[in-house]
Amino acid sequence: MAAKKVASGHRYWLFKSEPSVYGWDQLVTDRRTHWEGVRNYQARNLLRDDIKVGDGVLFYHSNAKPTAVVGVAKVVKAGYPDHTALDKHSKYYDPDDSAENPRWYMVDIAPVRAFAESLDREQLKEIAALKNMVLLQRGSRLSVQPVTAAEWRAVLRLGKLEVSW
DNA sequence: GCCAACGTTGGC
DNA sequence: GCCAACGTTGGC
Repeated sequence: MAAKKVASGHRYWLFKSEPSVYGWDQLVTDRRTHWEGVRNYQARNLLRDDIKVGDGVLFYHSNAKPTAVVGVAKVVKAGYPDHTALDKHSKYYDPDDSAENPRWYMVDIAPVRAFAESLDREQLKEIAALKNMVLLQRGSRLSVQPVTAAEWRAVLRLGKLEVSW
């Protein structure tokens, strides 16, 4: 018998952002944002094909002190072409992109809840359930990455956050 | 600031 | 198609 596909369950992701570029506070202020500027094919494929409305997002501050998961967001719009790739004045401009055949994609996310205390990378590394988390693997640089349901639960539990999904 | 890891580019 | 050079990411 073929394995059943998960029919309707939402999936979970982790988005990295440098707080000096776009931090959690900015997301809260904006109430919603386009996740533009991803220029990596693996991440692009996730944005284009796999990330759906209602999915959960762990918001992670990279290149920060400390590096940490700071809040939970949700996907409010699934993948669509990243128009900044066509904008000559954008730092994300890609001269090889075209409207007819978009190369880069983005989704929209909105904040749900901040953690009362941010969950530092050091702290996450101590959690057995997070041992295989993509974020914590050596050399892992993917800025949009999958999070398993078990990891999601472990992170929310660590942050003492109850979010009905 | 250093540097390991990884992705991309381009010569051949 | 190989692979060296280069650029970027991001933890430390």
